[in-house]
Amino acid sequence: MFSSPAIATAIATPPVRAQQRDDEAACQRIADLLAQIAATPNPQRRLVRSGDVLYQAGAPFTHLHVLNTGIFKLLTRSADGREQVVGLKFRGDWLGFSAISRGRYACDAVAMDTGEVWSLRYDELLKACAQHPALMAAVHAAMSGEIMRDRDSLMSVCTLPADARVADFLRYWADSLAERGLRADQIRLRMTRAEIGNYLGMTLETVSRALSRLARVKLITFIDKGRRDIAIPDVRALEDFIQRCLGPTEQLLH
Amino acid sequence: MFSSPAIATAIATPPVRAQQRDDEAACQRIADLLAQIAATPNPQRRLVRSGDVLYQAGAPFTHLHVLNTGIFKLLTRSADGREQVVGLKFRGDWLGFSAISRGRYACDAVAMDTGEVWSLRYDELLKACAQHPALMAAVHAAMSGEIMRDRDSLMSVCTLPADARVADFLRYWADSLAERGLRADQIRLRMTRAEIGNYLGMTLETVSRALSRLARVKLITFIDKGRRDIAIPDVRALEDFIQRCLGPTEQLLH
DNA sequence: CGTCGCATTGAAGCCATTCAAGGTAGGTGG
DNA sequence: CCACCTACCTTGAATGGCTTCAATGCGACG
Repeated sequence: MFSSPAIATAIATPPVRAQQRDDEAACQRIADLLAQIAATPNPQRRLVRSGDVLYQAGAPFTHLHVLNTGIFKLLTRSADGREQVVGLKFRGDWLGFSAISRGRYACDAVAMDTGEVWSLRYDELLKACAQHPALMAAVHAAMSGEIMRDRDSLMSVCTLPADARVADFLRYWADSLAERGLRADQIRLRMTRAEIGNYLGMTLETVSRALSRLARVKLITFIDKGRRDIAIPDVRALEDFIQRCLGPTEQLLH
Repeated sequence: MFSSPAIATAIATPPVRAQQRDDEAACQRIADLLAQIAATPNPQRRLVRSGDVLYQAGAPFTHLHVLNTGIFKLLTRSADGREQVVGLKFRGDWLGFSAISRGRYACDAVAMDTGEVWSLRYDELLKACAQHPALMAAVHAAMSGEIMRDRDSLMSVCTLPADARVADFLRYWADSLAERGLRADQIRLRMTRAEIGNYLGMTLETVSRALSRLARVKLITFIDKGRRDIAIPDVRALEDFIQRCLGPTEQLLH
């Protein structure tokens, strides 16, 4: 099956190149999506600044939103009062999908940065979708992608020890930037240690220690004095570290 | 705002009743959905038995599936070999959403019981949706609901100690049955302790101990000798237990 | 009857949390 | 400008919850 020389050559292509090509393709898809949205019936543009709340849990659902620039976090609160960061959103991501089924937003969407959001009335979007299958496909792909991403989060929390979880979080953030054509070797965390810990299911002290350890072995470097800006010299090395954390004693189901 | 006597009376209605009404409504929605699907262009019906694989991760995406009867589990495997149960599916649930964005299934769907699956070609479904907005709404609501459910899982894993997580898992399962009009006070777990533990991010021993503790305080009872069938005399009591696990020292963000 | 898979339970050890102390950056007002 | 405050981060030490390792029990099946 893999014996064809042509295929073997293709596989032998340096993975860095492949990664870069993937990122460029992803970046193009996001640009296409945004162009598509811009051509949609009156997208309502809105500038936001760090801390701005786009919508709150419980508010009636009217609009879906697409992030043109900036970064958002999603926060939920359970009936018994537990709070949880349940997602991060970057350029090209949609916000509000979780509101569709109940007609009310299911979480708070809070800006972590200055940015621009495009909001679309859901009913109008549906009409536009009926006429433009490509738009419909984009919406479905986005929802599908959100489901996949959520599962990745669950897997990370369920299977990785604390250090690897933090490393995986940084990798995810860097990947998200790379896919959007931004430099990924240098990231500005816009969350406190407490928020990161909440997102990853650990305490702020554990996050702090994990970051210190990663810095000690040079997998990351702190750029600023406040230790919020982090350089990742080699993402591949981070990924290797995550795998090493699993240990040789990998237990599988079945 | 809540001073109206009429509203006060409504609120004073026993919560059990309200819960029951919710369940009935949910049950009706599911019945409607299935009727809607049945009216759709050639839904392909298929009987499955425990262990049958509906689709595998990596296989080309062609169909979405709706579960008419039975229970499924979803399994993913990360690039570095970690395995994870990422979801459970009951009557009326859709399978395959996560495949849309990449054109390939992102996980394995494995039957845990005999049941019947209705499969729909995605391209045909889209055409049908364009003509029947209600069908489109149902699809979107289902995807939205899956996103919400995934976040609940994440919250459970991130914020609850082991015992409460197992209790929450049982509560979720019972709720899922109740919403479908099935008796919820008695559930047959179709997963091994290892699978439950994997889904909840803990070891099989911890699951076993948690169940033993829950049984010791009479929150659950084992029905069969194999300890796979579990009775839940009072779901409310389970919920109270989960809250008590949080302890009075609740820490919030901000 | 023996084996295999799954579940339970105990004991020891470890990783993450908890508790506590101290440090740094940034903002405010004197 | 400095003192002060607040919010955040870091680090150490002790505790505890979960995991790991190991032994045993139980039921199904050939």
